[in-house]
Amino acid sequence: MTTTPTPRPGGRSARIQAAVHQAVQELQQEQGRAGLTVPAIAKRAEVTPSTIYRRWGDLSQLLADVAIEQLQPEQPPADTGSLRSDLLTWLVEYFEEMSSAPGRAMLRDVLGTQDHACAGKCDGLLRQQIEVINERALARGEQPIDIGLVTQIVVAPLMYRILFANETPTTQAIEALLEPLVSSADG
Amino acid sequence: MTTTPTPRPGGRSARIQAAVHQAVQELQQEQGRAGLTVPAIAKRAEVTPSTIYRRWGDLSQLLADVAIEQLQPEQPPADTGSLRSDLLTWLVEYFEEMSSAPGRAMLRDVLGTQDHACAGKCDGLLRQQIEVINERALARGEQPIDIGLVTQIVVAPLMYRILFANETPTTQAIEALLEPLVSSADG
DNA sequence: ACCACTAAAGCAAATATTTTGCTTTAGTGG
DNA sequence: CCACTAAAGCAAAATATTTGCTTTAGTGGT
Repeated sequence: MTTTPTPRPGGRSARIQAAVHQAVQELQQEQGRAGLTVPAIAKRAEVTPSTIYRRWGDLSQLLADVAIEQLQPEQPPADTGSLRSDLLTWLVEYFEEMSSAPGRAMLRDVLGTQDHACAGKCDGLLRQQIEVINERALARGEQPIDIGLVTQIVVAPLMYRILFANETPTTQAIEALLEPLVSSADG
Repeated sequence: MTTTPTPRPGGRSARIQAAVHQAVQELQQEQGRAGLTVPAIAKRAEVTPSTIYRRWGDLSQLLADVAIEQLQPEQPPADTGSLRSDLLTWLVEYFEEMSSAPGRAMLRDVLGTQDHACAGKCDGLLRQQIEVINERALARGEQPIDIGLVTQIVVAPLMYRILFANETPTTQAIEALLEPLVSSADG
């Protein structure tokens, strides 16, 4: 039998990671990007800077890591009675978050890092959430929606506007993109 | 009468900027992102590091600036006889560039920087190119295409795949997205 | 419960980078 | 040709990053 599936999942690593992540979030809130330096984060987390450098490589990778954690949904999408409105409600909230200043900072961190897998996780989380909405729809007897189609038709254009046109999508804009996809059931 | 529309457009600024930009491109090619530090760039450009820090602020803003310059098309889109094929040809080339390693690095630089206007320029350049294709179509008597629709239906989904799914769009994928938009004239 | 093992953290010295105050250079308008 | 000034150079100071070595604290075996 092989051992240690993850090298050392023990309590210390986790504790340090939590302390560092929390320090990043606190400093980010208190002083924005300006106060975010590795030494400052290390000090707040009561950790040595070299710990951060050795574990995360550099500031941008640490920030990307924290950003991904923050993207992790705290609650599953709200159940509003139908797939159509679940999806709309969730998308509106998602893009509100993404186009806010902190959301944009998170996107910058995630897209600006070398870490290849990072942006992929972002897409993965989105799909997971839509999956939950789909499962609920299925349980209601509704037809689930093609997740790839949602990202292609709704998510991608909105993300493009946020990233490249510096726009903030309105609820109406989201609705307009979503409508053609859900024009089967509901009202 | 007011004077000096731009503060000091004179030869020195331009010379220094050109030297620094060139130094970035050379080092990037020779050693990838690893060899790209402000001191290294300064040395190659025969310039003082403080010049770079004072003009560009930091490395990421300099890289974003260079990336935007590299995005500047060297030639207008090829004239292939019809709007449909002009557009397809150009888009295939554009996304080939964007999904290559250097293209992805450029996107990271552009999207990862604080400089707000930077990603906007990227969108602006794209629109300009499609505009040229449109004008040529118009001259041929063809119906021009809605640029906003092209970015929404074709560009945004492809960009999303590059950025968030780490995919490399195939010609077929591009064609499939473009087809519904140009299904009026041509063949 | 103890012990040997080792991944990961701490520490501190060595490097590298960024910032800053002041000086010098070189376009610009008169 | 001269006075003016934006921008570059220089060098010292402040910060941040890397690195070799030491210490700490989970892990598995007994």
